[in-house]
Amino acid sequence: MADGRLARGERTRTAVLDAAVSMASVDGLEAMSLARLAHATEVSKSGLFAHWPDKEALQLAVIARAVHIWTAHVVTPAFAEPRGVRRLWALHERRIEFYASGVLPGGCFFVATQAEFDDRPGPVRDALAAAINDWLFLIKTVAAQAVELGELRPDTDVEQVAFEIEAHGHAVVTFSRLLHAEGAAAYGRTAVLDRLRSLSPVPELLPGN
Amino acid sequence: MADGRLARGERTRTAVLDAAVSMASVDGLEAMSLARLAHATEVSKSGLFAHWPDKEALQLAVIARAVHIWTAHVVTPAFAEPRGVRRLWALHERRIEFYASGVLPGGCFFVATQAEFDDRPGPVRDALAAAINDWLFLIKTVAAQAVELGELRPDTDVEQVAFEIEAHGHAVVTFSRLLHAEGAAAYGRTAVLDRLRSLSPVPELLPGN
DNA sequence: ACACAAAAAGACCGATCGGTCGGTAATTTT
DNA sequence: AAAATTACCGACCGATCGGTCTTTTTGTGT
Repeated sequence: MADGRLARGERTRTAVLDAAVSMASVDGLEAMSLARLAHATEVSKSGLFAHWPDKEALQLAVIARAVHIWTAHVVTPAFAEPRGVRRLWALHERRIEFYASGVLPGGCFFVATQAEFDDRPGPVRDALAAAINDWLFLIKTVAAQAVELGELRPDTDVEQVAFEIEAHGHAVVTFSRLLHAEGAAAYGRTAVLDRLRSLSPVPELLPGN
Repeated sequence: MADGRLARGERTRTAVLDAAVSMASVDGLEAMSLARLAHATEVSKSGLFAHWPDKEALQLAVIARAVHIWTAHVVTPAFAEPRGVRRLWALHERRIEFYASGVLPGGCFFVATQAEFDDRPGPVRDALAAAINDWLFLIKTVAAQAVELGELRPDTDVEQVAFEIEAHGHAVVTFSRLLHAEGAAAYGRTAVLDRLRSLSPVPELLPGN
């Protein structure tokens, strides 16, 4: 299946999506205009419509691409850690490193878009909610494994833990971006690390203070 | 000089600003168009320009109005509590109640706008950052008073505490809005309450679990 | 009744928005 | 070699964007 046309189309398609994820991490998914996206990728505006029927379809594709990037940079590396509290911590740690790495010029695609769509019903909002729900489910699952392994106290409320980890991860972006609080990453690390250590019968599995 | 014309102008001015705060809590400050705002307030679009020279000036006025609403609904009631950890908790509790009260259709003006402007330099971003910094400074100040009163452990890092409280308050909005997690408010309360109780030598000052 | 000033309306402008259309060059299938 | 498919472009469309200009309405002192 070495189709030159399909290969070329696939190349520009992913190039556009990558640029769109970057652009949306700065401006949001709706504020990203097709003309600017086309100009940034050196494609004509009508060329975009050759790949996606309308803006909404492109936005959905952008979300899928953002999930892929997130998985590659955060989830997969964290799963190199053994199951349990170390993997749970790695998820948070990798996330903060991802923000600091500057892969996305806006810091985080999901932080930039979820406030934009939380009151705007439709497929785009549903896709964003599903992506974030998947992320939360992942945290809960890993936390539940840590409980099973005896690395978190048996009475741990994994829903509560997932809420707090997500809250602190999100806050790292908003603090370091809008305010120029350079200590945001440290606060976000300390908050979750202290919490997990206090919940764990084996805190020595986690990095020291 | 009790001029009825000035009174009329003042009336429409605050009416427009109130509507704008509501609209911006849903759509954001930039996505809020002047035509829609004018239509919602039954004012002509050019009537808006009679009160503010351009959109940016109106946005700045809207921010000031949003701060005023926030102060009236959250800060002032919380200051009815005595200084110390009870007042600190009241700030968080009042905030969550404000979100649940439905005063703003979008939940929170600042949550809706800060991701929109965190990468967009200019006076509007500066004003938003200043407003949120004021709020954080307030939390830190009240927390420091709690330390002085011996209601929080003397080694408490008030910067860290402010980060965590703000993170959890913010997360209550995003969780209850985008996802339809109805338990968001409970998670946000529990997270801060447990944290403050663990930091306080006199946890009986705080409500029970 | 009058002049005056503030508030508000209406018509209009250039730019940009998402989106459509007809067409072309290149590649693959038949 | 013809036919079909794919990638992509430039021109253009109606709607809406923020903003300007001129005019009308409305309330106030004399």
